[in-house]
Amino acid sequence: MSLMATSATRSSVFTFESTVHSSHVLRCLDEQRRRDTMCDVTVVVEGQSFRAHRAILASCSEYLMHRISSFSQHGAVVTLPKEVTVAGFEPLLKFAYTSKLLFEKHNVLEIRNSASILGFNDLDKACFDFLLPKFFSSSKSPAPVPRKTCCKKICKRRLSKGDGAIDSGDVLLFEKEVKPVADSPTQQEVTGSRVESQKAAGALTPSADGPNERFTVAIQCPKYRKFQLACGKETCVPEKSLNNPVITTVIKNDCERPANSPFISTAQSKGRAEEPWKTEPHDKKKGDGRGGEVDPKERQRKWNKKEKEMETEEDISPTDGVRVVPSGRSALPDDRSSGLMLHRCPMAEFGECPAITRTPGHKRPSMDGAGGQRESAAPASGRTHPKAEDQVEAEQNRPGHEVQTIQETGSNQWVKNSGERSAVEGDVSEHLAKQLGFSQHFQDPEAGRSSDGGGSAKVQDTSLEWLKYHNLSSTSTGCPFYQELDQSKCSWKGVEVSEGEGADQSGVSSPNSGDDGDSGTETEGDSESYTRERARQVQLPFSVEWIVDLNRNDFQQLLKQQVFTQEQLEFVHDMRRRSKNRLAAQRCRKRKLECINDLQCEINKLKTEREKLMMERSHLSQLRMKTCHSVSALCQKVCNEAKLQPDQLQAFAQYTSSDCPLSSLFPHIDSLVSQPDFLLKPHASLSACFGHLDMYTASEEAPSSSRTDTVKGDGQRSTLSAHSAHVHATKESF
DNA sequence: TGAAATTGTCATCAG
DNA sequence: CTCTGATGACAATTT
Repeated sequence: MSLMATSATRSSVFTFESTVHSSHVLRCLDEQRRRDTMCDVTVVVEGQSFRAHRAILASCSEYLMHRISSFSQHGAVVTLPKEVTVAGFEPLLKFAYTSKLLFEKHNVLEIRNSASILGFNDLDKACFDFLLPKFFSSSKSPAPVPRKTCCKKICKRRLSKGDGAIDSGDVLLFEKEVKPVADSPTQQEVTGSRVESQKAAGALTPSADGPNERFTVAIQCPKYRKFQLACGKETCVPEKSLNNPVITTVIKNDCERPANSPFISTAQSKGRAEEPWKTEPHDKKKGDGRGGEVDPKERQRKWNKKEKEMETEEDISPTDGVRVVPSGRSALPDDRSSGLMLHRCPMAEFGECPAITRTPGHKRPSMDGAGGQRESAAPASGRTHPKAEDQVEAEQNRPGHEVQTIQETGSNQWVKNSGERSAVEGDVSEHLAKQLGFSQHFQDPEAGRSSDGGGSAKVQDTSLEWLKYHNLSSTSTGCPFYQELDQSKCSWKGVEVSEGEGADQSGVSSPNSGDDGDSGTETEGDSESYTRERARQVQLPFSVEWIVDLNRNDFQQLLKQQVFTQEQLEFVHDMRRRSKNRLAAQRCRKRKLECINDLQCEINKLKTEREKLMMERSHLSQLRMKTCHSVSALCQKVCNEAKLQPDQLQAFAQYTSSDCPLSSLFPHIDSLVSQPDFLLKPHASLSACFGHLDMYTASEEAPSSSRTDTVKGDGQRSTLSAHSAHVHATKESF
């Protein structure tokens, strides 16, 4: 559950979102269906009746929605076409009420066919496009499934064209976006695709989705794109949400991975594939001590080769960034089922979805290899998903069936349902293992794929040990994904370097490592590099990213508890130092840019204020001049026509408003006040100016010079004096 | 092809 | 003393 402040409004409006509500409702509905309560529709398939709720069916099946919508009364009966079989429909019905699809090889085609007819789009592409080729890849597939277009080519084209807008997350999302098949994406996918498409168009518009408002960043300048995105250009966003939209999206896709999981994140690895060749290990010491001795084109060529080789594997993924789950080795040699169950995990429950969980009450694998490791990994990621437990337990708690719920990136959960590992499972396991960076540990020695035997076991043991260690000492927050968000403010290219190095050296396959064929070329090209040579000697049982993520205490404990070789120590320290420094540099640059932006905003603000004041002054000046002209004309008229006496003139001057300076009444005063000696001898100047007045006053009163400086009893200067000062001040101010 | 921008890394300092 | 973060500087790389 989460509390989200709807930032659209200034007032503190919060939204309470329960992550268990939807599953609870679904479970209750399933219970009602089982008890045939409140069911309002009967579906007839091959003469067999299934009771259900119209709303549920209509929401899951386009076909049924159209059929059912015509009924208005309870007790409606829908007879499905004969192409839909019971074997195909029943799992779909359960899926509608449980989000989980249980199928086996013998009925997967029927299910798929029924799903296709009934319009179970959630399943169609996400599940069958992935599974069917695996099921029937060895033989000629009776139902060839169109493989999705590999959009990586498109992405690569975009990359090669220098479209920097595509980076890590873009690849993933763009692949979704350009899927030729009409997928039924999850909300997450929809959001990502929309964002990416908008982003590709050059600007992101505010979405009404609230939480997605972080994507409302208008990309204005292709340069500094990352920093613009990070800083929100002119509208800086809070620190915690400074991720650029791409990264954010990737995190959303990858947020299921526990923050502290030492497994190499496929999504992240793929996400960092914008210039993967760049991540090839550098020569640490090359004269000036900087890396980059490898020809970049050569790197790119190598990477393209790797990527091409990886495409086959990646094509089978139903969702990008999918993590295929190793089924592990079963203690049941005669289990033939090799059943798989697709479990759709609500996005809202990511925070509680463990990366790998074992359903309680189920048999533990006899072998301690992969099984033990996975078991140890479970607590590292947090709590076990209650819903998955309940439902799996309720439906799959059959003797001899071992159920493992393993989280998949694409918001699905693959629940392996027991059994000896079949070829499909093997593929799935291998795929997942590669995704996780632990392929070595899941390789089936019986298949002759295990290469180093004891070395692998050692690596595995260390991984287990460290996983246990980290489970116990982890200081991570309750929701590891939030931590992931925090720590993912910056990209992990450098980590990828280390990952690639570590993975390559340790024999652990990572999606980018290209551990076959290409390694020879890499060895030849980079064998002279001290760092690379050292890295080749390092065998790390976990990703460097995970090491970097550790806090100081955890890292110290890691060093104490784990026996590292000198090379490993150097490598770990070096990578940790460089990774942290890289992040620090990124933070530093981001702060710089923020500072520059702030200063620019301040400058703009001051400029605007100055313009405003200037206009106001100009306007007031015009008003003043206009008024003064009017007053001047009026006064002159009065003076000329009334023939005032000197004392009357003085009295008149006293009533002259300060709004109308003397310059208006007596134009000559401007020339007077501009004289150099005006400040020194204002009396004389004013006397000259007011000579015609003095003519009236000289006979009866003191000279005007004395009058101008006369201070009245109350301390106020005379009006004339004030006026002259005002004029002077005005002239100076202008 | 050159300039500008970006990014990783190192050295150094301060806490 | 060690570790970590910040930051200037440099170089490689990308745009």
